[in-house]
Amino acid sequence: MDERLKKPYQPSEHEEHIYRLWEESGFFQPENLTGKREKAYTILMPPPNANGHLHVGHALATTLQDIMIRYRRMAGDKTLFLPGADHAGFETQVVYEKKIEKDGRSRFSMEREELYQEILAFTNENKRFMETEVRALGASCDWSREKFTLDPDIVEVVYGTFRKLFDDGLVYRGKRMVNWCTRHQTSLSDLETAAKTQTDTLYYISYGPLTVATVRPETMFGDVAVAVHPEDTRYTEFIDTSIAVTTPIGSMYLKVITDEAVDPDFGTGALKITPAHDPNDFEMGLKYSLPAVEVIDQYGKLNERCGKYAGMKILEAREVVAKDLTEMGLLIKTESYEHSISTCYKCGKTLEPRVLPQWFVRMEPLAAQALEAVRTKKVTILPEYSEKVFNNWLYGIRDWNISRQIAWGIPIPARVCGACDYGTADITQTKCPICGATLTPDPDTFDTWFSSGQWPFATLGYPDGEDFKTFYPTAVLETAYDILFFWVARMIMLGLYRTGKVPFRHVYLHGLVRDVSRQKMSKSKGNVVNPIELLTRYGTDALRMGLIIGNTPGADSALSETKIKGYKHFANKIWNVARFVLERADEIEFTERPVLTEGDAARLKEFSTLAEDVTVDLNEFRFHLAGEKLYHYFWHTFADTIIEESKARLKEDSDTRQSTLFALLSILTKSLILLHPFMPFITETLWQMMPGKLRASVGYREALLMITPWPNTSQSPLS
RNA sequence: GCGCCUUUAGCUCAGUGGUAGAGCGUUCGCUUCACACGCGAAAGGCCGUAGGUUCAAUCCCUACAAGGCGCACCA
Repeated sequence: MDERLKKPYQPSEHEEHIYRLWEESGFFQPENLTGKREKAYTILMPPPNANGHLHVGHALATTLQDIMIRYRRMAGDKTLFLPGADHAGFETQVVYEKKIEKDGRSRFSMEREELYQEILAFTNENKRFMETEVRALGASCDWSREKFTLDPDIVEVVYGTFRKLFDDGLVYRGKRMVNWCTRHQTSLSDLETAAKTQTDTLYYISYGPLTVATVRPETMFGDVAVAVHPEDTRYTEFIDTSIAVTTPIGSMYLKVITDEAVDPDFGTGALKITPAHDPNDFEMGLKYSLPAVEVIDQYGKLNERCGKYAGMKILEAREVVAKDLTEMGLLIKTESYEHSISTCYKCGKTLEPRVLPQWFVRMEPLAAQALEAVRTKKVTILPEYSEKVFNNWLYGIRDWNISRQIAWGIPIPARVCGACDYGTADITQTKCPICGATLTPDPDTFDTWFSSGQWPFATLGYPDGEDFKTFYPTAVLETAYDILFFWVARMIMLGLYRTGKVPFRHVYLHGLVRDVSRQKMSKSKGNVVNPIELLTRYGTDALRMGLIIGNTPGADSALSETKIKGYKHFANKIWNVARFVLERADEIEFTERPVLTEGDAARLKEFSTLAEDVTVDLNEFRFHLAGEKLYHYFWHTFADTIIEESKARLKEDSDTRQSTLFALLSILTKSLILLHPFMPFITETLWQMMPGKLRASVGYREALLMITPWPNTSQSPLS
């Protein structure tokens, strides 16, 4: 018996060596797998953002993905687990900006190319950490196929999709209202906003003969009309007339228009229209051909149109304007008003609606296909209720702004006209067909989700790559529920659009791992737990078990170190059971199955039932149950009952002894097999410590547990 | 405003149409020849509230309550 078995299991003494053994075996690569392997089974690792270290959520995700892959590899599929890393555009740029701010630097004083190169170096460094950490988690992924979202072949596919969308009329350049972050100096998609409820002052201001109510008096210099409800009899006499409005910087004439959208019961029923700085007003501006007069600049300051207020920040200007209006006797009254505003999801600053020429994806036709795919079960989503959430979001979705004014990202392959807002994806065009001006390259970059939304087919070498033909569509997309819209929905839409097929058949959404007190982990709270510390302390297998047992799809979990510790004890239990059996190995006389006692036959049968059960659970994504059943069986049936009872039988006659030993060895061996997807390190370590002859005597000749066949059950894996 | 989820042992969470489980914790006893990262035993739950369906509900249905989340361009 291996001397190392005599002391408690020390994960750190084995894990690195075992991972190297797997990696060097070449079996992470599907083409090296032995046997027929007709069915491809692919999981793409959601590429971690290469802007920091892995967090516990990655550990949970990687574990779930690796369990599926290891199970399918053992069950005979041609498995590909493809790793990657994400440049994570805006996210990474924000992280990097914060980092250099600490050194007293700012990205706004840097050349764009300089910034790009610095972030690239930063990202490459983080990517290396991340790769080491993914290995430490035991992920059996094919590193030879690793992809980075900025790899030239990925970018080429993304460009192709953009061009196709443009040619199909599904991408258009529009001068429309977008969410602008005055801090980050870029527009954001609707998803990248966070609604915040706050209480502001509602100002009632004299507008000539009328009174309007607004929370933004500082935008009055951009007003182009006043709108009332068409049936509001209070204002009949003013409809379609011009009214003279006095402002602190002079008079202006505004047309009084009517629109059904005006609520007569809100405020005074008269609404000032500022198309350049309010989404509703912008729509109305389009409807009635009103000009959009910009009075606030990209930094959130009032511009030269605002006379003495020019240069003031919005909030400052609001106060001063209100004060001046009061002095002029134009401020009728104020009210306290609770409403919801859009803020930047990263910095929390109030977003300024701005009218900018940007690229938009026309969502409706894409969404319709995605909805259909889910409705017809071409894609299933777990937890089931998230299909409702998915449908809810896609139904009535608005067009997607994919232009970002940041350096760190994939440049948009388009040429744009500075004079008239024309733009084209035909980069050979040099002259604006509208106004004749010279076209210039679009300085913007893509929303990072536009490119990662193409990850499944881009990584596999669409359209002609062998991998694309073999491994697409992928089997399961496993990720956190909080990126269902950002990523999953976009992948389904763009996958269907570009390839005509769904990118994956099943979506498994795990919940967020929160800290012990159920708080969301975040760097600012300082409660982020490093999974590497945990696996160093308890072993990777214990961490994996601690994360997945009791963890159901979609449900958040509180990180429990005591639970992980419990599974470290379990690992030691496995270790000692193996020791018990292997200590008795020299008493073994059989080289194949001896005649079994009735009891031992029953014990093996009981094990088969467990194997069936666990297989069904794995097929149906019930990893939390499969793991718990294995734990329970191994400890409370195998160790507590079978081994305890075997002690007496091992003192009986030779036939009984051989039968008992066979049952023990057989159950141990098969348990290692079933446990392997969950606890790959200790099971493979023991497999390697077990003499090959012993394994062979219970029917297993494979040198590596990783590719040992899964026990035959009546349950065949779902496709 | 619309929608979704959760409510089970002290804590964190599983689970099933026939009156419940795990990890940790608690109590008692054990250095028993695989394991003290252990063994044996025990305490602890009207399975959120009120109705309904059913022979039978913690599990299905309907309200309600509490907590959480997502979506939402009414100034």
